[in-house]
Amino acid sequence: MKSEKNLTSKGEKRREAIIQTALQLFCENGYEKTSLEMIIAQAGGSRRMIYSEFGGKEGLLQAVLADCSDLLSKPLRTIILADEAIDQSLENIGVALVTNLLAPERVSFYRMLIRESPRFPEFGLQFLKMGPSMSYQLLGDYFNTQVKKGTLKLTNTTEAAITFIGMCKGDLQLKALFDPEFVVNPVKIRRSIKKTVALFLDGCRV
Amino acid sequence: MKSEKNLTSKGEKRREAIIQTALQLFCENGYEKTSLEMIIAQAGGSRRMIYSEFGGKEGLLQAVLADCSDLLSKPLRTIILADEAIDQSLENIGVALVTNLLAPERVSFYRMLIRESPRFPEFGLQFLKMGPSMSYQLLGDYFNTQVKKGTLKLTNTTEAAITFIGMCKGDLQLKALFDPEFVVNPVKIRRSIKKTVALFLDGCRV
DNA sequence: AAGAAATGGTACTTCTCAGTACCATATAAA
DNA sequence: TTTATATGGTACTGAGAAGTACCATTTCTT
Repeated sequence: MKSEKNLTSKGEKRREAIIQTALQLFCENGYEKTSLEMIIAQAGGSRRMIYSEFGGKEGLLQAVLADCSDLLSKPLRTIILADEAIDQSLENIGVALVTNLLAPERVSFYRMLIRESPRFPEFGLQFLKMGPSMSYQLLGDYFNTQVKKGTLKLTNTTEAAITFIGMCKGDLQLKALFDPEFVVNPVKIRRSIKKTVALFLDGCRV
Repeated sequence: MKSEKNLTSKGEKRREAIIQTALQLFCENGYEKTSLEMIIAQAGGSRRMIYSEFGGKEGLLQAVLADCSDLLSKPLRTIILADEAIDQSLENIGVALVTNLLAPERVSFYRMLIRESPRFPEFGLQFLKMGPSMSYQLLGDYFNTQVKKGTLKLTNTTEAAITFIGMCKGDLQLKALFDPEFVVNPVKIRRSIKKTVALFLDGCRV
């Protein structure tokens, strides 16, 4: 009854603390270079607890990745497809997507996922499904309504969504991954997305 | 004289063998998970040799990365910007770029670079410069000539090159990284690039 | 409040692997 | 051919960290 509730709540809290700390340290140092000691030192708890709760370091990583998959789809859903002019809508979508993409914690999570995905392919796939595919879906749906409204001409809206997002990304993700001095500049991003939207809508053929 | 020549040639051969094997194993298993034993077992030589030649495991990694940087720019230069119709040229460029990008050895090198770039930022930057930036440069130059010829209207050709390459990539790199079952399908790629080129040139506004 | 269960912390074991030392051998120079 | 140098291979050392065992302590149950 109450006891069970408390136990669960407390156990959940500890579990959450471990997972969050592990996520942070795994992202910062990588899975291999993060020892259980480091996690305990920061989050509290004990080795014993990690083993009884997660079954070991690998189980902890799985718990971390599973936990993150939920978070991935969250920011995407917040992209509101308001009923504005299409240029403005696309600009907002692009800015939101890219900003989300370049958030430092997102970049380091992406890096960790790349590091560990050969060992845990299922999480790579889950990421694809919960993350990128979700945006393609959402944006594709938007394109669909625009096509029906007669404002856009597209043969495959999902494909177009993938292309548009690729345009928006440009080389930013690459820079975020490889240039330690790279800093996000919201003004530049918006300016760049503006051009991208124009190109997407009107092309560049004379 | 002859002795020196032979020595060099022999030493160079051994050095090359070590570097190539190390590259392969680092890409397959990651740097951490590749022991010197594994490298020696496959390439011959000895621990002693690695230490005298490279100064240690980390030195070997640096040698490997330095060696690869040369290779990166090679395939890019082979993209011939023939004097065809612009649609055709862009299609060929896109296909060449994407095909190069998705080659398995390229993907695993990319993965390794992401893994190790926090530790060796200079190699990440070198990769950016020798790899992607080179393509942007080449394609940007091509766009420039087209703008001057009056076939394209673009305000910033380098930016447009980045955008175009982003369009071509779409979600393919993502899939290559996270979907173990992903296989390159040249026919599909060309079909997709065709559409991309059309969109790039003419947009999708009604 | 007393007993039971879960938890924290410490110490120990085991394993992997980089780095080093050393010896034997192959190769080059005289 | 003899001497010197470089190389291959083996064995050792030490560090780091995962996993386990155990005891003390806190927390929950009754």
